[in-house]
Amino acid sequence: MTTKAPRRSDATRAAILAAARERFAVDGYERATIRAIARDAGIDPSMVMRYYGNKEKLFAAASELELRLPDLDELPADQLATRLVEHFLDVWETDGTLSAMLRVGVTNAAGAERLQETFAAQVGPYVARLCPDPAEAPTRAALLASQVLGLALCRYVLRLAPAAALTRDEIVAWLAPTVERYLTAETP
Amino acid sequence: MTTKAPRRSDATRAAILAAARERFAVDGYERATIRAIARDAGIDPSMVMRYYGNKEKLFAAASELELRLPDLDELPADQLATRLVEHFLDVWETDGTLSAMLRVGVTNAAGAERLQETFAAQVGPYVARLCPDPAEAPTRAALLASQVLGLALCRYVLRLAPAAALTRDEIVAWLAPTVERYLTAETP
DNA sequence: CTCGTTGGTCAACACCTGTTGGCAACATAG
DNA sequence: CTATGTTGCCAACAGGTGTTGACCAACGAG
Repeated sequence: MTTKAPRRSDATRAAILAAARERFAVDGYERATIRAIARDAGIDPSMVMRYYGNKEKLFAAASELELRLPDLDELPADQLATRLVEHFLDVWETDGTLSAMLRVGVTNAAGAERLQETFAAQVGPYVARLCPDPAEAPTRAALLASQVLGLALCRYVLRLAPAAALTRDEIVAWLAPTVERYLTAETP
Repeated sequence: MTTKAPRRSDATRAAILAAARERFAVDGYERATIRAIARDAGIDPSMVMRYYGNKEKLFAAASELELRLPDLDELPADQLATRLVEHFLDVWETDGTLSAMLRVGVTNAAGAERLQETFAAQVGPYVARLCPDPAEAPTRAALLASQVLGLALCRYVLRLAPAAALTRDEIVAWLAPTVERYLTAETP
């Protein structure tokens, strides 16, 4: 049995986690106070400590992220870049976790490490499978990340007006060729 | 006369500003405490308040940035993208101000606004001068920013290993075509 | 020399932070 | 029923924060 008996406090635990994700995403690590998270979850701050130990562990729990990148085998190569860009847009707009990780990663060493882990575990191997020379995979993955995270930074975090004004179709049309080149083009 | 008589305290003012830039760049807004900045500058925290009023104004003073983009007229069009990427790398590596603005912009509304101003005042008009249809300038500037800030984010702020491992030449070779396309290519 | 101005320190303020331990209400097992 | 573990709140701690005002030393003009 992997599933333990459900506890009465599971709802509270989940509420804390949801509130934490939201607060971390909006405020970043330092300004997301345990008191505010507890207030959002409708419970006492001390409960947060009891269930998650301390603030760092709470963040670790709140920043578990499944990117769920699209399956490589069911996708013609010429649509891959387009699908990838669309997928990242979906992840950013659906789940606040990535936003939280980025905000925290910028001001907090543990957050940056967390982002690095997620990236290395999920994007790295993915890129390695589809770029010509596996030895170049880290370089190509870094380029991909720089473009995708950069757009998200401008659009969702900094909310630079012209970046926020772009339509979804514009983004896909402009970024897909870049992503395709970073992943598969010959080294310049 | 635009230059006032030099005051004895000018050195202190400058020391505070330098220490503030460094601290904001390394720690972000919240964790860069006035006490730490004063300690770095070798003076009492209350001096910071006397000279800059409060923490927000200190940040405003510390985040004045001159991008000094390369002159358009003295540059063949086919080298422009390369020069631009090189120039941004120089700015990032020479001056901590951009790093500070990015770190603060991510967790602080005033910081984001500041970054937006700098961007609109210096990058916007620049892009408008060299892209085919001026009406598209904001879009193209946003794309440029997303790629350049994205790389800087991964390399200098998050320090993702593969992004930090890229050589200067690799970055220029990979990014210049992207930048050129964003600035001048036909709308996809 | 005297006196107002400037550059600087010290100690304190009110507030907010993460974190802890004690105590009451409840649920459930025996 | 009692006994025990779970869920929750309350009040407090120790430490750090931005900010303020009183006070002192050096300077420069008259």
